[in-house]
Amino acid sequence: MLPNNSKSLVDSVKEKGPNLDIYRRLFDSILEQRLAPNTKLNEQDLAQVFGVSRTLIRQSLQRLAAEQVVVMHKNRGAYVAAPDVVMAKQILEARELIELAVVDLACGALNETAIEALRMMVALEEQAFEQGDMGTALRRSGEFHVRLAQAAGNQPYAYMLRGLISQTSLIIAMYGQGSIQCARDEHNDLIKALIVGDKVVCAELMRHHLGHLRTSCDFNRRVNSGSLAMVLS
Amino acid sequence: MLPNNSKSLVDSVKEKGPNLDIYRRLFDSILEQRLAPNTKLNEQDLAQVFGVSRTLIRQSLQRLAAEQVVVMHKNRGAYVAAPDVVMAKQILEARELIELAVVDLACGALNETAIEALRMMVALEEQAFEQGDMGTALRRSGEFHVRLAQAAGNQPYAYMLRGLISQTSLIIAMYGQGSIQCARDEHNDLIKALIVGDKVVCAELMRHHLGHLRTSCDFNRRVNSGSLAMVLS
DNA sequence: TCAGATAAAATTGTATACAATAATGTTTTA
DNA sequence: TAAAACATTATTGTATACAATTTTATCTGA
Repeated sequence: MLPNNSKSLVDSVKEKGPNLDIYRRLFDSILEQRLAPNTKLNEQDLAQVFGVSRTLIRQSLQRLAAEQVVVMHKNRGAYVAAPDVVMAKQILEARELIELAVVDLACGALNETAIEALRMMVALEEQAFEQGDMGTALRRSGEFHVRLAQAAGNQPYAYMLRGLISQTSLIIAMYGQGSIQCARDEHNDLIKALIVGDKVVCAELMRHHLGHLRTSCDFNRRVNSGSLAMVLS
Repeated sequence: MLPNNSKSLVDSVKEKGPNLDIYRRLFDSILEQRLAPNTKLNEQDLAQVFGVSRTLIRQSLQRLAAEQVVVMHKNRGAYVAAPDVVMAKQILEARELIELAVVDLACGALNETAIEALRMMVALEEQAFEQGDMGTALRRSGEFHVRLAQAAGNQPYAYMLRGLISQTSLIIAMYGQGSIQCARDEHNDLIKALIVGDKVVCAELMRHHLGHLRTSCDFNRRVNSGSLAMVLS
């Protein structure tokens, strides 16, 4: 009834290693776009996939719902969230606010360990990209930003940004237009600028980086958060 | 073993009307400081208080945990969160960032309906204050800020701010020093300034308002998020 | 008496059973 | 045939039962 495109719900989720916890695997599946917006998340099916009872599935779904990565309709189940255009723009606006505050904190203030961790993150991102695993690359791209926020040393920033980045993945899934990952060198540029420590440059780089995200979206694309259009496309 | 000060867990929660949903009643109980930081939230007790099974209690606790209003320790249960000093300062910093962005959006952009709703909120807050119900007054004070963010028209701001304000209630409970509610006229001043529409003034008022909050806290007070000190005091 | 070990109780974690609701399919009727 | 009414199935919501773990109490031996 509601879209499930290309891959089955089962395939989309089970492909990963077995022992990560359920919430994380669902979360990653969505961030890697193996579960598209509006996909229905059937509790029984998931329970079978993960080999646990519905109890644990429901816990994960409810947590994801609290994070607005899925939406739950009373008596009708859970669906991968599908932010509409208005919401999408607000999310990107909020993300810019937080990310600029983050670079302001981090600029010239990162220790060697943090820098190395960030570089590692970029390397992992590029590795996934080169292997053609765009889903993982996208997720790691987001993780880079969260790690940066953590390194900046303000937990609420990191926490809020994590949520906004999840939403961004959904936005890209819905409105994205190809050329998104191309801007991934910008992460390395950003690291360099953060080391140098010029706040104006850092802010400008971040703004530019997020600008790429915006321009790679076509918000005119009808995406019908409602329901059935996805099956047609 | 962990603190439960003055009121019993039962009393702290059941005093309210019967049919609000469980999550909201727990949430409000914490925000109104009827449940102090570090208070253990026993599932069975709560189930009995609310007249439901542990299933629903757990759902609420897990949602509160996702919002960081309570913390859950594996196999050891749920406790009202108790942000330490470092976290407290980060939360106030984050809150300032969001709130300034909110007033920037709202400044000169509120319609008549929104303004009236905000005035109503302030009235309710003052009413609770005059009735000596400081808990409710505090909660409504927070609600004013959330409503303002909603009126400003950016949902993520409102959502994030709601979380930060919950945390603020906990911070006040732990580090607050009396004179907090005294600054409540500032809400009315802020409304006036928002109508006039001078962004510099609005920002300054907000900064000042949040500054009051900071100065009304004594972060040297040892509060030992760990555990047992509260029983001694 | 006190530390450690052991047993009992209480509490949380997970699975299952059942109830309530929604979705689907079939029959009836105009 | 089409639409309404009904029955059937599937799915979610809640309570209960049981397992795992922790906490508390009791016992033991130096």
